[in-house]
Amino acid sequence: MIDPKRLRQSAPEVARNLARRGFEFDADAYLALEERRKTLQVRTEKLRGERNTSAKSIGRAKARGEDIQPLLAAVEDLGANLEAAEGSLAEVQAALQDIELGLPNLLLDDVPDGGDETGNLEIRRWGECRSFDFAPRDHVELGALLGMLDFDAASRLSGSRFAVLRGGLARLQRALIQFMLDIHTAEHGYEETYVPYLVHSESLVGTSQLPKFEADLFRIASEPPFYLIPTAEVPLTNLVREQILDAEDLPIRLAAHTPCFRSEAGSYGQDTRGMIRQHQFEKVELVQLVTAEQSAHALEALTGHAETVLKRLELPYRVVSLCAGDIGFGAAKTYDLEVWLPGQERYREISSCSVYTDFQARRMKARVRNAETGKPEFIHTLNGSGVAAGRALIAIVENYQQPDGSIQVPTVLEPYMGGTTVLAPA
RNA sequence: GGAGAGAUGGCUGAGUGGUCGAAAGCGCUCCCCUGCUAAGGGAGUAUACGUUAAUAGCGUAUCGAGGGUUCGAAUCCCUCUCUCUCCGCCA
Repeated sequence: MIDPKRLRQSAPEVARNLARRGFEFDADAYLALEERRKTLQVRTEKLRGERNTSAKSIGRAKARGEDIQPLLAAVEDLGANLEAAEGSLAEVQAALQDIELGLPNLLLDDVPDGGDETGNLEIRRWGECRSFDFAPRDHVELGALLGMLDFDAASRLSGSRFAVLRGGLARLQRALIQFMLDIHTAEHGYEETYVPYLVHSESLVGTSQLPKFEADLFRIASEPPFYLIPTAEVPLTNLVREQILDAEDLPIRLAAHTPCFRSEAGSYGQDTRGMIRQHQFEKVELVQLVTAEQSAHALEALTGHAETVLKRLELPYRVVSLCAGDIGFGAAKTYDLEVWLPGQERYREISSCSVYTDFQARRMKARVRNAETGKPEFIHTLNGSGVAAGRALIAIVENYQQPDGSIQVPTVLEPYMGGTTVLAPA
């Protein structure tokens, strides 16, 4: 949520910023509604004040044993007036909140211009893309050859956009997850965290998946409904919802491995081959909860933490800064890590690292007490994949393939593979 | 799933219709006193919103959440959530 004060005081400037995303903010309509809110609120609070004053004097009169009938008659229609005023105020407030929850975050100044992913700005590349002296296969072919990646079985169980991993490949995914968590906890200062995979709607409003993107989520038909988490960002970030933290508690760094569930509504026809885009996938997520002063640096650091994983795995990748038109709803700035996939001969997203400034904190009411002023201030939140395990698995399979279709296990994962150094067809 | 108890400020804990945003204690902050230490005295100590130049005043809201009764609700009624205890079941 954008600071309502800022919306009020500099609506045109906000509209210009959001226009960079291609989002149209009708500042005049908002300000008109806001003006109406102010009038109604002043009126309502004045009426409430009158009611409180007279209720007190009635109480006092009664205590003195006086006749309170005349006093009761004097406040006769106060109640009805107040009720009407409260009703109109609630309506306007709800309308304002709808608008506010639907506004994307303000972009940081250094977010590049652009309307879609072609506007994204490459920041750096790392690693050599391996040159093959044979025709490289993609992960679907390799998985089938190994007998360890079974989409037919998955579709019999659950339909499309699911995968069944077997044997060495299933273990390789587990190894990857362990490896990533070990790096982040032992070297990058994150606390390993286990969290619920089902959350209620308030949490999703907090991290800004709701109310706007309900179609992307799986909802459990309970009362009230649960949602399957689309990313561990949701439970990890919401850990501090409605909290006022001490300044010395920050920064908080949290890491978790969870499955992620996405309905992928509207992605028909995209990435239908293979396990690039699934309803269910495994991910190690990094979340940082920081002060406003720490947040710019924290984004660079967090991105670096995700990069470390790819470097250790010796997977070539590049870092791109998402442009205004491609950046997510709640993010103020995002770096995507894209890993090289020989099977597709292109870089594909494997991690997305974002700073949300106070956008999520405001929705969650997550604050920190300023050490000097003693006043609560909204924290800044960041998150990034560190990294997506399913896509990392694909990247390893495709980058480490041998002419005979076997897969060499990356050196750093060997300790997690129980002595297996090569995945070979049975 | 069944039965019962509970939810009040940073913490403990009073408060069953009327100057209650809330006693008291603890903690914390500032000041005073005290030749060290210990003790003592005084003042202050929630959050959000509105108004405002203002982190000054003033107003409004908040005693788990939502609704109701009433001139007036922490207090009465209804619904829900959560916590605890016991029973059952279970990985």
